[in-house]
Amino acid sequence: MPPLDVADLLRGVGLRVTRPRVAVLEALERLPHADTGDVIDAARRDVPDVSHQAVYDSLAALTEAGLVRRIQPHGHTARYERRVGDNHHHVVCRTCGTIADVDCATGEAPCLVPSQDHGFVIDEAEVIFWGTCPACARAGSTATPRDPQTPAPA
Amino acid sequence: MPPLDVADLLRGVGLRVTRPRVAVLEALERLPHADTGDVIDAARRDVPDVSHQAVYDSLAALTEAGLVRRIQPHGHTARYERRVGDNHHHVVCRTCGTIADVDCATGEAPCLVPSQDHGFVIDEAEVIFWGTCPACARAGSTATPRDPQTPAPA
DNA sequence: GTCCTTTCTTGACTCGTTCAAGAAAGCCGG
DNA sequence: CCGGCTTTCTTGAACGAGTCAAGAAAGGAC
Repeated sequence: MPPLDVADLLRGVGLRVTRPRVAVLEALERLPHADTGDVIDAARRDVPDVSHQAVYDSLAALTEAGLVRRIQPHGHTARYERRVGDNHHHVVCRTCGTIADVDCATGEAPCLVPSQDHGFVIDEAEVIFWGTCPACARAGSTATPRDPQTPAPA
Repeated sequence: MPPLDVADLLRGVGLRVTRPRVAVLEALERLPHADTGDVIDAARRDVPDVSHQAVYDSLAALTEAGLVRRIQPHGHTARYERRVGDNHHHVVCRTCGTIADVDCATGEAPCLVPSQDHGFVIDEAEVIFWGTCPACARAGSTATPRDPQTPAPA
């Protein structure tokens, strides 16, 4: 894979170019929806001795700069993805936690507008579809659900 | 307030009627969107010596039985509400974590259907609107945001 | 190359949540 | 109304993702 101009991306948003940040961005390029542990492991492929703290800091900086997006479904640790700026949502498997992308359900952003806003200034509508992935559906009840929340159609 | 027939509710879903469970349900009646700590405190108003563990167990049992619903926005501890079965969503303040109810944006359940399902069997579409509540908007930038995630219109 | 600022390393720590073992309470049948 | 079985609660320890803090190292502007 050609070296992504990740450095330019970083400079473009006013962040210093450091090895941990580059490694984190490239890790997310390879692993969409990686959780924090995955990111740490993957970043260490490029920078074997990065501290977990550096990864946390990098993820926070990248998230704040808008280069990555954080997703954190109930009962799962934080996950991150590089796909930002477009308008998409997620399907999450209740059993194994697998995440898949779903294009916006209704068309363009803002795809949803609340029926009442209670005076809030709304800047984002986050949509998570919950269900069972094909693999877990096939495995049936042999798998142990991680999030036993009762399915409440909403 | 007349004693709610919380006991019947519990029996109705096949759960034993215990003092902690009753106290938790009544606490959630008083405090919509209470977090775990609030529930523990509120339950102790009725049952001063309930263990936190009993509250966790009760919340888990009630959630599984469908009597309460768990909400857990990024960066905040789990919250619970009694309003279940109807079709509503939430607005969450990025600054102070306040939650308000919003009736379903599009009408009836299922209010959203994903444009692609990747073979998942979908049972719920969860919608969270992120923004700033009136109080925090007024307070301006003096408050410390708890979730600095960049607003990514989706 | 120098210097200032930001970022990384190291290591301890917090706090929500879970686990485990035994005691207590709910509930069913008689 | 009581025995007995099962579920639930108490107690106390443990877990783990994430955070905090102080000093060392690296980025980048001049």
